[in-house]
Amino acid sequence: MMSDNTSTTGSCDAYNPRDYPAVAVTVDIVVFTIVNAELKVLLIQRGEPPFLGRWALPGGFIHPNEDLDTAARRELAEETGIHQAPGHLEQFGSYGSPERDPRMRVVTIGYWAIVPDLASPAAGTDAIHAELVAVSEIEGGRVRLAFDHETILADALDTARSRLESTTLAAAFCGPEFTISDLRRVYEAVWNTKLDAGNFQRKVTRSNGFIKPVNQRTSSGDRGGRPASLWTSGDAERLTPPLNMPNE
Amino acid sequence: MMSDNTSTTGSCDAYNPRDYPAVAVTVDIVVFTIVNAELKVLLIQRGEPPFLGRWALPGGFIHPNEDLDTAARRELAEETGIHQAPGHLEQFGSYGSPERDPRMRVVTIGYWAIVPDLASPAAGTDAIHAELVAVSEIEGGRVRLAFDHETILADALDTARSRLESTTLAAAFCGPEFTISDLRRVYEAVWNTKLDAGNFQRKVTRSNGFIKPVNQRTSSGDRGGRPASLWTSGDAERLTPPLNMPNE
DNA sequence: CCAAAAGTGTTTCCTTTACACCCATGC
DNA sequence: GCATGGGTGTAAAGGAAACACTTTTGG
Repeated sequence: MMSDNTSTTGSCDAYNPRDYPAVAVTVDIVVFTIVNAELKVLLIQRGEPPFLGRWALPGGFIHPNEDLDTAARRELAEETGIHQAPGHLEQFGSYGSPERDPRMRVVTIGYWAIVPDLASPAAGTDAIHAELVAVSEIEGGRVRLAFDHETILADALDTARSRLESTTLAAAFCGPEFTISDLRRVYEAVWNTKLDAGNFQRKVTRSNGFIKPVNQRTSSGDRGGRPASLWTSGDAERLTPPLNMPNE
Repeated sequence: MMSDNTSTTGSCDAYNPRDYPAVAVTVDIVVFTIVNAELKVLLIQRGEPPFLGRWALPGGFIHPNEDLDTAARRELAEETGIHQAPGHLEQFGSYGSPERDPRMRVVTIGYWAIVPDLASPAAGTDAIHAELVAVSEIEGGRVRLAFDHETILADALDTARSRLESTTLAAAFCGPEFTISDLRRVYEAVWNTKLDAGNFQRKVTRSNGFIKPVNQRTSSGDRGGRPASLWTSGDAERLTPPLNMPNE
């Protein structure tokens, strides 16, 4: 058994690997994107037990000489076939219940990513069956996930939703140029609400460093309407004042 | 080497422990408390290399059959001698750079805790040299920490500071009964600012479920002054509207 | 009396919200 | 013309910030 003062970081004795169980460390990645004004998450259908056939988050083991962010970036590319750099990639929590994987002790670090509207068909469906699933299907309980991935996804959603309030990350869901309505539809999809278009317009244009004008206009959509101005991401990362999610 | 589809959670082959390096998983705990209106963090002085004599965060390995929260709670008790339950204990990030511990690969899960004003002398100084160090000493660079613990502490501070804005956690720094000025001094210590006493009073008493009256008064302090009413924590966890940190 | 801390009132400013209304396009 | 979406104006309501003022204690 270990004594009270055995630790790598506090006062400690030498570490002997045989004293400790094999712990595997993985990263699991919650990739969000928006398709047709609906928030989707990228999932992989499992090919063997446990949870054969169930949907699961992409992820995998960390390699010997990479840090956690690098592992997340690598797994995102390898497991999903998305080779474009994500618009955002960030840690949000760790999961280490002894029962979370029946095969062995696995501690996983949860990451969430934003990938701008990838052309509808889920990216590299080479060998792996990856698909974009509507978040509402999972929150509504109509699609079930493997392991504790429903908990992990719920935490990622909480994080993403609150990060949109105080950061400029919403723009990462859009392409390099976008209209203010595009941006508003990002908020509406992630928060699952409707926002007042006029107030949103003012709020976003007055916010310092959120978006910059490109001095171009879109052509009108199929059903008419005034052409919108195009904008691009500004330099700010924080949104001051914040854009608050409606209360209920 | 591992193949692209090796994973515990995506589509995967069987896991073979020999394919992976020994990874140790630890929890490191940032314990905050307030002494004399100053924010302090509990540190342990290291007894052997590396970083002999330097201050470090308490922490240690996770055990085979406990989850991460349990490990954090256990290490808090074992390493610091604090046997009272913390007022709050929460994860805030993970750290896994391959170079972060020169002896071996260690991934650590960062936790931050609030312990209400423990009688000034640092708790159980049985075998271990644990002390409360002013956060300002570390942020000012006058006290240096071992490993990447300065980064970890900085992240814990960011988390704690922003959590006070939108949650009722500030009350966890106080004892079971406290005055509104006590509570204000928590905000002032954590945010390192001065707040208007009158506005704070109103804000906190009008906020729903933050604090409840106890219908008692303190005796005046040594230097006179009107006796304050006593309050206790309410049922709410979230603060609506939030109490925003002054801009600069 | 004065100093000190608790607590209330008041005024000013700014943000948010709701919604009316004008603008520029396709059909 | 009409429908549709882009964008501005405006007025009411509410919170935040600054600060004057009252209350209750010790000395």
